Amino acid sequence: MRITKRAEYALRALLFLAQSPPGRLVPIGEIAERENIPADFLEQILLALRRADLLSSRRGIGGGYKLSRAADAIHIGEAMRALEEPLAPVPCTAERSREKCTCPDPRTCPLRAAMQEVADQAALLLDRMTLADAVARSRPEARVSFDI
Amino acid sequence: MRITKRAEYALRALLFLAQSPPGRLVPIGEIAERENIPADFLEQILLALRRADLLSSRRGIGGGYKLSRAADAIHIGEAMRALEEPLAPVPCTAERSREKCTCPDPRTCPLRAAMQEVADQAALLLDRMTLADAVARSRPEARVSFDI
DNA sequence: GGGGTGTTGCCAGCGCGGGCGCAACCCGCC
DNA sequence: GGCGGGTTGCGCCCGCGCTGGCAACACCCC
Repeated sequence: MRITKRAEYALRALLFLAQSPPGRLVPIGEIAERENIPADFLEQILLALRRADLLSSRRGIGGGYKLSRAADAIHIGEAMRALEEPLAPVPCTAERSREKCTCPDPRTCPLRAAMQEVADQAALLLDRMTLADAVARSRPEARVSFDI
Repeated sequence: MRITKRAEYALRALLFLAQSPPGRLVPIGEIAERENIPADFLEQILLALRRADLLSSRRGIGGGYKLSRAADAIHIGEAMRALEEPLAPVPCTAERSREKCTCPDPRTCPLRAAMQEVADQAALLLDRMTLADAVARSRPEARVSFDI
């Protein structure tokens, strides 16, 4: 039940940009280095995100990428859908396209029954959570920073 | 966030056996045909399940596979772990082996923070649900069978 | 202020490796 | 001897990552 590397890198990049100063343009190389992502591969991923209107970019010196919206207005689930990353563990449980299901009868498929709940919960969670939420959640030390 | 074909086929086979009369030995060919699974590939999957003591088998005429335990004593999550199918969306969120994480600092990784909850919920759900549960859940028509 | 130059994003295509599926053969049981 | 599981090995395909060339933008220099 893994997401693809492509989706993982995309989310890492989005979350990195969410942690940068809002308007700042961040070049690919910086994201790649800080997040340990192969730069050339990251390029085409960011391009896809730009085409999905999640990022905007500028070329040349001082160029780079930035979020096209505020970090609290971009949902994790939305990003994954933009990447055509399936949220469903098995094709049966896909929400929209009713993908071809290998089981003889989808209505009585026990695997579908088992996985549907997992898929629903994951989709609900990921569609509610924004980039800003994830960043905030990753910083428990903000509360205990006085202890250090 | 898909499970591998290998895991999908394994679960289909287990659930098919869970729907068969408890002690009956079911040959590979029958499972493959009914569940639309390539028979030769299914073979090595069932072998792995046998080695994990989830199935038992007998060769020769009248041979085949059966569950080594009752259907309500085998959990979906248990089967997936036996197949070395990761339950975690990203390596960071893996429970046991603390796999190598590509992020610079796992403690402050926003992706990990975002996915941890998804992983936990999925693991909880799959570790509670037995094969028997999934089969029962796939039969809402048991209630409306009188309508037909 | 116009062209040169370097920086950075934009785009197409290719090669590797592992998951997936297939085939052939061996071995135990009736 | 035949049925059916056990085992090994190979070919295909797709995710992954890389390469190379192109286009825009900023800056500099004359």
